[in-house]
Amino acid sequence: MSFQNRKQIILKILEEKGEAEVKDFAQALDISEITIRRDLQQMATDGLLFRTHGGAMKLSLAQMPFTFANKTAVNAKEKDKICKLAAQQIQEGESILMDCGSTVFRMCQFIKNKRIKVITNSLPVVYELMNSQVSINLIGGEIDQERQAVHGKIAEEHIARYKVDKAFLGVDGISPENGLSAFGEDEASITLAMAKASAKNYFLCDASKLGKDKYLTFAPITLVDVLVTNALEEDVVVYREKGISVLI
Amino acid sequence: MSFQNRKQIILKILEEKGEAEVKDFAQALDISEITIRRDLQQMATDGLLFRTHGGAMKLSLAQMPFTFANKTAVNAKEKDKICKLAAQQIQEGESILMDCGSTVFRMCQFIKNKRIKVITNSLPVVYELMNSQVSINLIGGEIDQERQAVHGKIAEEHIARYKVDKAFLGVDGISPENGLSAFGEDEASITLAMAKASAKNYFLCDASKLGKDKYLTFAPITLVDVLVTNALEEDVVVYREKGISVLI
DNA sequence: TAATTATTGATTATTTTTGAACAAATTAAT
DNA sequence: ATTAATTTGTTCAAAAATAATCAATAATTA
Repeated sequence: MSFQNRKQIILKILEEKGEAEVKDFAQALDISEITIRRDLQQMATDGLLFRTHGGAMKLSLAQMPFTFANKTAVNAKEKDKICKLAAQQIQEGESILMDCGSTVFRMCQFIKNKRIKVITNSLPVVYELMNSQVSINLIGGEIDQERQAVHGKIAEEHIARYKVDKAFLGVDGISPENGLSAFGEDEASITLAMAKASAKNYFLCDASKLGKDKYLTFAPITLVDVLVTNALEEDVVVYREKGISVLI
Repeated sequence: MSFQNRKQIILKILEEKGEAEVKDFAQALDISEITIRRDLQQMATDGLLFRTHGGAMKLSLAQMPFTFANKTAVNAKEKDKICKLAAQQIQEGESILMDCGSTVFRMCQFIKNKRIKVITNSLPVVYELMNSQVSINLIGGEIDQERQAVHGKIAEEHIARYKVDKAFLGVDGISPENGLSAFGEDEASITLAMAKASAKNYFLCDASKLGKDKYLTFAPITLVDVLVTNALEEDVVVYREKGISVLI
């Protein structure tokens, strides 16, 4: 078995387990540990994995060209719950839009094995869904290096050409009175464009964003079809009263 | 059995199994291993498969997520020379197009600190130029997971909306008689679209591609404004005679 | 038909890969 | 903090694979 071949399997193991020990690799590949170490070393210098004492980790979420790491660290578990819930709403064969928020990004792990079409402006999403079952359509336009996403007028026009079943979006603030708000104009207009191109709009908001208004309010609360959150039941009744279905 | 014949069968075996050893090929074709090695070597330089120690792999399996930045790249040093030369042609403030070839990708390291605008359909290029001086415009459309690039009709339309100073392109084959050729239709049409959107077209071709015709010839040699290569002076006179300026 | 060229196969030399043994470094435990 | 255990780095030898060289065969051409 060649090195390239082992490389495949090593990456596959890491993809599944997240991390593994030298022993595990050696056993799975039926090869000596010293060889595994050499493989891991080279793959680490090639930037394919993160070498640990006694084994290796995959470095997709942790430290890659894309580092949502800092953001994702906060409330990671809570966000994952929201994302799992959201992902369950997606049927095989559907087309969905995903925006460039850190919460929405965490949906990737739950949709990898679905046969769906994802349209997105988020580079981390693209990276995460690469080599998965998902067929990806990337929105074109100017790249915002800070947000690691595509934005701008061209991007919005691109979005307008499509019509999808569901859009999964994040916002910086949401309140029953003033609707949706964001920190930047670009984010707001992309979110609006995506919402227009979708039959049903899902907004993923952890409890910290509920009832808050941020820098720029850009859309009425009626834009929301479904609110997916981890808030308490008592905090979402106001949204239910406005005709929004809420998933907790 | 002729080489052409064996080539077909080798590719078929790889298509089915993904990878195989020299022994397997030798057995399947009932021919000596040394001959198989020679076949594989030539096919590898033609870019039809990936050579491993002891056998060969399908190209798509060999290229892993966003790491054809790799050092394993064939002729990396020679390609770097070509790229350095090409990068020197770019002035501050210009807009350029870059396609998704592995040679063009290697230009990234030489343009990181220029204040220019890059339009590209290559994800590795985007990642490489992320967090650099360069302002990036990503072409939108369907993602080709194998080539790690955007392609398709939407992508071509996106390209058509722009007009840039220079385009840096790669092809799989180039000959004075038949012009430019590629392995796939998608690659060819993207290359054409880029060439149309650019005032001046630079083609980056290492010596192994000169004088070769591949699967699909898609454009006359007149599409080339500048040929950047590492070939010998005597091998490029024919191109100079056709009015193409050649950089060596 | 003879001469030339290209292709194939065999042999040998070189390189690459692998595994083992031991020293050095790192982690864990007392 | 010091010792024990584990992991890693280094060196070396064996095995496998490849490259290089040369002879033999097949194909082509004059």
